Amino acid sequence: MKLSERNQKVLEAVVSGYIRSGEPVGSRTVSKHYGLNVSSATIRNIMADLEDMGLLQQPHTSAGRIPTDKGLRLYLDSILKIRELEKRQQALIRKAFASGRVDIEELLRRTSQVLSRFCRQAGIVLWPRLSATRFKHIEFVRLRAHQILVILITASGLVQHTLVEWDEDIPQDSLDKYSRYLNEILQDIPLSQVKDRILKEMEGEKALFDQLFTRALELSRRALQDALENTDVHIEGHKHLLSNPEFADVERMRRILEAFEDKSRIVRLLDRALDPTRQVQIILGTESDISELHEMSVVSSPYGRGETILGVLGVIGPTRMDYSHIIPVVTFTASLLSQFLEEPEEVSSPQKTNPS
Amino acid sequence: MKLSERNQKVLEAVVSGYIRSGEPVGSRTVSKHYGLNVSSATIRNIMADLEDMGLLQQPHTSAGRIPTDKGLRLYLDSILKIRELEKRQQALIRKAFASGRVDIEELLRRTSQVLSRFCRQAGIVLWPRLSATRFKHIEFVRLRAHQILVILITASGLVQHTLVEWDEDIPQDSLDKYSRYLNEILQDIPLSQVKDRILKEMEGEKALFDQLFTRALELSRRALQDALENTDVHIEGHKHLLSNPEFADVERMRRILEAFEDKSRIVRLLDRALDPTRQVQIILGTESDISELHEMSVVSSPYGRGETILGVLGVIGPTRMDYSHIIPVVTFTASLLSQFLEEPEEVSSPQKTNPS
DNA sequence: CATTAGCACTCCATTGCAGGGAGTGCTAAT
DNA sequence: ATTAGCACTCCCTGCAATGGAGTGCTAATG
Repeated sequence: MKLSERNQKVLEAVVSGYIRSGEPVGSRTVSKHYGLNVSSATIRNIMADLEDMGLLQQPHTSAGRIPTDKGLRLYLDSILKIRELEKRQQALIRKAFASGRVDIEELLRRTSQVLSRFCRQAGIVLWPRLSATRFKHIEFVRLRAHQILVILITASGLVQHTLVEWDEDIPQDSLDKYSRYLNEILQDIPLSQVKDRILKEMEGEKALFDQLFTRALELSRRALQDALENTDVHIEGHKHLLSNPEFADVERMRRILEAFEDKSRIVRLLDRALDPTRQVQIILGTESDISELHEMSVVSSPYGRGETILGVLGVIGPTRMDYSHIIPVVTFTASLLSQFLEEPEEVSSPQKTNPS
Repeated sequence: MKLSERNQKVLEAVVSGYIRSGEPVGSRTVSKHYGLNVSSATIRNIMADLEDMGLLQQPHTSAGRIPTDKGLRLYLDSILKIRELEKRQQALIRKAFASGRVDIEELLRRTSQVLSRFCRQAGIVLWPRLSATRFKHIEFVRLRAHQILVILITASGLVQHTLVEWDEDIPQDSLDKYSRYLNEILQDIPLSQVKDRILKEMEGEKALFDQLFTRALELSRRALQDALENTDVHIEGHKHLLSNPEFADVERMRRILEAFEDKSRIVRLLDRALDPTRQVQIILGTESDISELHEMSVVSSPYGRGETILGVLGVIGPTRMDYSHIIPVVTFTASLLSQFLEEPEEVSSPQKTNPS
């Protein structure tokens, strides 16, 4: 779709007017406030054209125009110029992160807070895919007969635990032996490869070692499977959604909250943004396959360590969002988080030893 | 406050009518549908009396009456007869819990789901106070120089972790030694006493052992402090709140969500229910000191293992709730959860070893 | 030939008003 | 003490009128 310069300007005017006010934008407003030196009649003609192209729509005859999703898409893809986030904002966000020691989970929670606060929408953080991080430590704790708590720690400091039921009652010292063994052979292996490694080990050891160790391997295999499967996602700042006029209707809001509850669908939606070639990914209402979210849109960006993408973060809000503000916030936050994950020393402010 | 039999009946009628419909209840309705064989005029007189006593109120002249918080309180305390939850409901709740293996955290999450689903309000679960559980296992993992991840596991299977900054760089094998040492001396000690125990140990060991071990103690002390301080609370099922007509006004809902964000205040509110002498505690709107929650009320009940109370669970919703249904659900859920914590074998259904 | 002024028209939101309904308080009768 | 009856109050609903915002079309213009 190719638009003349002027048509682009009109589209831009309608989009930004609509984003600002939430109301349909009329021809008069466009001609007066957006510096196109043409009369409202001309604008009307152009608008009619844009409507024919499916970029604008009228809620009813004799109302102004609002952009369709298609129009918004065009606007985002080829009209909107994304600038860097202002230094002032950058500083504020940095400040929101700086304080106290933080482990990675706290860091991620804080990230979703930052997103929701600075975008005034709901913030979303998809937790690091475990498969992308490296093995650090595993520990087995015998909670009671037949119940073993397996704790897995990744190099990034994520702690994941699973309860495993086991037919036999394994005493704690055997478990300790297992974990020592596993910590040795698995050290720093990417979690995605751990499974293979374990399988290979199982082959080899069968003959050599005591059967105990194959138990260790089986235990960890089970726990790992569990850990790799569930991806966690945090959504924060629902309250901001409420202050959007589009949610004056409670029923709509209820449906959205309901959609949020099904994390797995949200995860699948965000997975799209794992594409490393794009820095920012925007999914507009009808482009998502979650029908409850048809009036919402998601701005997201991957974060990671160096080359590897760990997860995705972003913002969800009504289609009518201030993208020109939100996109820079999201990308900046993503890069900041990535940076923290790279050199965590910067995150955790020096904490004095302070025994009381 | 002492009411005549008949006045009680009228109060009851107004309360239950209001709870059912959400609308002011008129004298006619009361005289017709609640089996008092008196005319509406008599009811009007009684209602006027009850209003003088501050138990009822009129939204405006020529409207019916609704109960005040004081009236509701009286109703709850001396009129409402709490029955046991019907067997059918009990079975449904049991069923909602039964499935798959569960560690304690999953169990608690599921509890809040159950509460919200069966009460059609927001479910709240205050996580077990660590001080009430026993030490099971501690583990130190050197994430990188100067950063040690301390993982604490309680006997109930709760996993708590904290990042500790340390001046020196302690190698992992020393850390392993520490944890073995601590796991030995602290085994099964109630967490509330661990701190004292550590301090005592520090005294004694100073002379005997290598200085390394005092480091171990200091490390664990710090981590423990952190762990004991933060009490977690889960709120689930916000969506149910939205379907109450009192939240047609979005602004109100927004304020409530905002209040939910400040977990510490919620925790303080629920702490009131830790009173072991009462099985169920109800805090009506104006009785809480959180002004945003003045139109909400909380029905809560402590749960625990045997005699010791671990935490609190309950439901939060508009003052106008169906207490006669919700109270049994809350108490039943509390007793069920307590029972699971007692004999966890019942929770975790037998899981077949199923290596694939 | 693109642009624009002008005009009739449409649709929506707001306002004011009337009528009906639900409920009350009071009074007088039982 | 209870109740029937009545006048009164207040709210909610529907309806019509009004004004405003915006459009599409047509004819005039440079």
